[in-house]
Amino acid sequence: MPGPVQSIERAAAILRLLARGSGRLGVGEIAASLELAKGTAHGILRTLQGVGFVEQDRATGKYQLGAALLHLGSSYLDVNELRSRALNWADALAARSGEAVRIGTPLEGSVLVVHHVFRPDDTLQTLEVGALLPLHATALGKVLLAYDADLAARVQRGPLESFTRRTLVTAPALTRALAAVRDAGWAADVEECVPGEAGIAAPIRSSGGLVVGAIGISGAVERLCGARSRPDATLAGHVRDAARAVSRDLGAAR
Amino acid sequence: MPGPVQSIERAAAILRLLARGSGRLGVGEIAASLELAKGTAHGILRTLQGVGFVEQDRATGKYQLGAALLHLGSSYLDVNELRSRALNWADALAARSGEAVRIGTPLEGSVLVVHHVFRPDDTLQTLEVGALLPLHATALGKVLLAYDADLAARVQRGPLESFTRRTLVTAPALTRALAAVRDAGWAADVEECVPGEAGIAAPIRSSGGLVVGAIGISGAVERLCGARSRPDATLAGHVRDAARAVSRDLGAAR
DNA sequence: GACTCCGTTCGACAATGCCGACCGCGGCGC
DNA sequence: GCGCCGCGGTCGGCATTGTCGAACGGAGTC
Repeated sequence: MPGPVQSIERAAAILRLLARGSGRLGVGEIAASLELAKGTAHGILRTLQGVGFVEQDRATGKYQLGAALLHLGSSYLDVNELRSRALNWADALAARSGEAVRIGTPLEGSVLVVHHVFRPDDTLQTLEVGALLPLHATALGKVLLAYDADLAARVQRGPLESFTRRTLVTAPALTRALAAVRDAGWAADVEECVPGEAGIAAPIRSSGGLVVGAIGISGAVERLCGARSRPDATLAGHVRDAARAVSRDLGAAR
Repeated sequence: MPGPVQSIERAAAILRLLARGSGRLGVGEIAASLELAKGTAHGILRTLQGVGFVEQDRATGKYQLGAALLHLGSSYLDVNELRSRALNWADALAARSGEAVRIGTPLEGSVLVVHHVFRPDDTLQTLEVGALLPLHATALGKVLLAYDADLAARVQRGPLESFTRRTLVTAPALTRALAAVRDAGWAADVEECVPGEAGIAAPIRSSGGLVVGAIGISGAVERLCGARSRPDATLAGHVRDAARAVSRDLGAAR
């Protein structure tokens, strides 16, 4: 692997830092976080500012992410094959299930939401496209983990963050859950990420059979689950059908 | 201005190239477009791939934008003050006018859509957040041009692309239109960008009085315009009210 | 089967970006 | 009001770093 360009890696690190750290950061803070000389960080920031990837608050001198990134992000959506193939099926699934639909793909130890259909006939909901969800505490994430041993191993090495009292926080519990997912062909989470919310998801496979994403529904526990908090089998069937349809589309394209 | 880091500028150029050129590009094409050595382009691409900003199609070897950009883009939305202040007012405007609402800010000779509220109670619409619109052919863009002489001069130097037969394509026509916008305090476009579609927009000002964005509605000509294709005055009033409310919010925050 | 095209590798050169110390300024506290 | 401190920004020297161009290998094609 010849020459990973370090200035670009550093620039990317700065962008990620700005994305994580909610809000504006100063040159000093950035330099300290990344263990760079202040001057170095400044030079990179100026360049990023020049290309529109970061903006500077004239008043405070602090930096934040720039508008050009928004356009690049949305351009990614245009190109993303998983998303474009899944668009129609996601709408259909939302209509049939009456719940919000999300499509996720793995990104750096998280689930990246690449598509989101609001729950039909309902109130204000915030768009989650571009958001990162935890792998071990969502139905989407568990699907991705179940079919990617490598990813699963990496996640289990680190600590499993707890979001509610039902989050799976031990490696053995997660391993068992993933085995169950492989067995059933779909995954569920019941209040493991957000109290009162549940999700059901199934894998999307590309032509080679490789799992490249997941599609699932999420909503209130009462609607998604029957007695004893068991996910509704009919809904799970709809999710699986949608996932199969998308997979077929993806495979057929090649 | 010391040291604009060239490798980062080149990386940004590659990303923009991938965003423009719809679809996947090969190393050779990229290197040729940017007049770089193939090896150099390859090194940068490898680095961008490492940080998740580009992805490589295993089958063809070609490159496309990566998923990490989507997350950065959505993180930008979280930070963007213009958008967060405008969220509620945009919803209110959509409800009152019954039309789709968009909020735009200037970006590199275009209008970047930073927020989009669908037309209430309606069919499938595609989210346009992150999209770039022409400055001279949309109501949003004309507002931005009217209050930014610098930007207007730059746009008028270049050729004005024609989208419909009603697009303003000559500099004098545009200049007159912008004067009218300043006079009225709001702008409109009637089938200048998309046949059958019209738009009405008004400026959003920050604390200093500087125009930092625009908010507007868009929809079918029949609904937005009255007799003789003149924009409806009541709707224009709603748009202006919303713009003033957002401006007040922005100013008050400082 | 040979040709061509394309992504990838490699090594040498020097241009490049990095570093650390130095300015100017604004805010705070003494 | 004056001095101090912390901040973002600047500058120049050094060597690390990225760049270049040519050569490799595999896939698809005629």
